[in-house]
Amino acid sequence: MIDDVLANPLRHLKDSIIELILNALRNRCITDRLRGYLYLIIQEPPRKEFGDLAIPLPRLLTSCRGMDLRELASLIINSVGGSSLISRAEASGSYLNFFINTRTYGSLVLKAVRELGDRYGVPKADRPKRIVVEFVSANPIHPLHIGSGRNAVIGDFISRLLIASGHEVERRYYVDDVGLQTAYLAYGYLKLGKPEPPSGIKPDHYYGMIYAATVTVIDVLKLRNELQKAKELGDYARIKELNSRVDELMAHLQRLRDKVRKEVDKLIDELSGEEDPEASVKALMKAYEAGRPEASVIREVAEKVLEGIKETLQTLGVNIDRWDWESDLFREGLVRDVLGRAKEASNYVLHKGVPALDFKYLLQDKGLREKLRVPKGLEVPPLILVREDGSTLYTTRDIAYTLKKFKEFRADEVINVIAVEQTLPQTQLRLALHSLGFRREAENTIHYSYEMVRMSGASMSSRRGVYVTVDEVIGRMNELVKEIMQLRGGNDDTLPLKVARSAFRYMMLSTTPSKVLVFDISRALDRKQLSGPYLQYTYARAASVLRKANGVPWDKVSFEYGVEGLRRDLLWLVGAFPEVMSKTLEKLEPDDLIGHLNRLSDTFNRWYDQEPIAKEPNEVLRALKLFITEGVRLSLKVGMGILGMDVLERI
RNA sequence: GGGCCCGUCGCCCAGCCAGGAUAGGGCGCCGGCCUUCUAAGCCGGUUGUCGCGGGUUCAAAUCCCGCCGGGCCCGCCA
Repeated sequence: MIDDVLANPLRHLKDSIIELILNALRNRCITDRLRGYLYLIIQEPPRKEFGDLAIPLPRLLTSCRGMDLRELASLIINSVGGSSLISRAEASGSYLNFFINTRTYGSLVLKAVRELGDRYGVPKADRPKRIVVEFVSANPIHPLHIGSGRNAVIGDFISRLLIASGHEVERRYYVDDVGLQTAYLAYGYLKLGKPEPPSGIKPDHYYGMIYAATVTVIDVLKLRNELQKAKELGDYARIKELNSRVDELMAHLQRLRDKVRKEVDKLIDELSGEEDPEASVKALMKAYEAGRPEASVIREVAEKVLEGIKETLQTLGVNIDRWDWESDLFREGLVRDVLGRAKEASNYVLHKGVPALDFKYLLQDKGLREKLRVPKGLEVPPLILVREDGSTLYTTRDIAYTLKKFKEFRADEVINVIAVEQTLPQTQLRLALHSLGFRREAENTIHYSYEMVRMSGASMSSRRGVYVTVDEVIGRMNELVKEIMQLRGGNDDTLPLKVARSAFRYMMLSTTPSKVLVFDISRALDRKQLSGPYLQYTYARAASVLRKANGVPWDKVSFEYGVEGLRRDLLWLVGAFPEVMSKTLEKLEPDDLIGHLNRLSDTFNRWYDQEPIAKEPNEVLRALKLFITEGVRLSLKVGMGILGMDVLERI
């Protein structure tokens, strides 16, 4: 067990200040609940001149009756001598500012960095849990687009963070092969005589176009039927509307035809001769769900698409531990079990004539709403379990899948990284689990929600084959990085991809997951906007300095000259790194970490430009500078590792 | 119509949950710095009625109410 003081210098510093304040106020104020509150409000001043940490005083007055600000301030200031970590405190406006004693605090950070090495800053979970993280789970009908890319990067970040902190994590990808979408693809695939992708085209890209073409051709045929009826009725307004919709679809089809001409032509030809292609697709879906062999073509083509997706994930550096096929849930009898159990549930109803679970009664229980994290004000309609034709719905299968995840991994917690638009079905999932008697599972199924990625300009549509793929973005970033590297005279072939994918990850993580990310390809490919490489560059620079200096002469490091200016800022930032990581683990959000690494890099680069490090003539000062550089290097290494960015010794 | 989220410099984004010190970065634009530890860097300059209107408070970008604008959800799709 790592000593807490060692593991987190800033936390220790905060604790000392809080202790000092509590001691100073003990006889004059109500200090019962002050500790937690102080921890909440203790903050870094906006500018370093004010001090290192500050407390807004007026907030304390409520606990100290009959005292004024000045009295309160002097009471605390007078007891500062009690801590060796604090050199002084001064009141300024409504704040009380604390200045660290760089000798004692510096030694604390030094010890931590030296002893922990590249474990520095890695938080330790209080109670290690077994956690399943389900993410990506893109349907096996097209390549990963940038929305799935965001999911992949976020899910991977969460997994890395949880694993590093000591949790047992299993990363799972849910292959959604049951349902209409894969049936459409398989139908088109069959009609085309099971074509293989031409050389040079990845299977996910190729079959993605086949999927879009199949759906679009069927939609056109449906519209043409309606058009025929409208013509018979002489409904001109309707005719006009339908014509414009057909034109729109034809434009999409034309675009697809530019890429896979023969396939599109053949699909139009084949499907026009069919009486009711949509019915055939549905029949195929039902046959697949029933496990009939003639429908195995669905799995066959889904496997091919998945190969392409796996390649993309590998490029991204995202690892998946288990691939769960939705169709296996049927084979294993899990869906049947869920349906059987549902029939016994007290909230089982027939809704519009089909089996459903009704949550009206459950939702009246405020405590339960909170426990199951039902969003405030959200109305939850009954969850329909089975279609009229007997086939199941997505959320029904998800109940079975969730139970499988808990059971197989003996999980304490299941985190589903799923876009915000699925808030309702994810809520229904938890309510359904609860209704079926799986209370522990319901309470520990977490929907990690993130906002969608939108393209600037057009909107994405996989049904029409309109999307920006992860492959395309990373590929073009890779080209851009190669160009830049050539200009700089680099010659390492493996580097550009590592830089490009890190840039992609950084881009996807630098907007808070809960905010819509508007993706602009030209902006993404602007070399000035590539901010991920900045961190990699700074790391390589620090590493290079340390290489030239043959590492840190630890025993010579001393704070006897004091630490001021940028060196002091850097010492502070290095000391704060574990606290940032600990907050990141608590919130499971990347923004604080990214912000901290940026600040650290900015400060380091400025410092690097101002004074020599390895070339510093004074031996003692040189040792101090190298130690600071090592602290920066380690923080960047650990932080970037959690973000899933490649840590490069040279760039 | 109901619910949730978002609106901060020309553009992208942080700060809001736990109200407090002249509202921070990045991009852009203008001007500088490579014989010296990696110039994907650094320095200087430029840019803001924090969507609008009320309210609470000693103090509001931050909390509350209303409005306006944008997104998402409200399916026998996923």
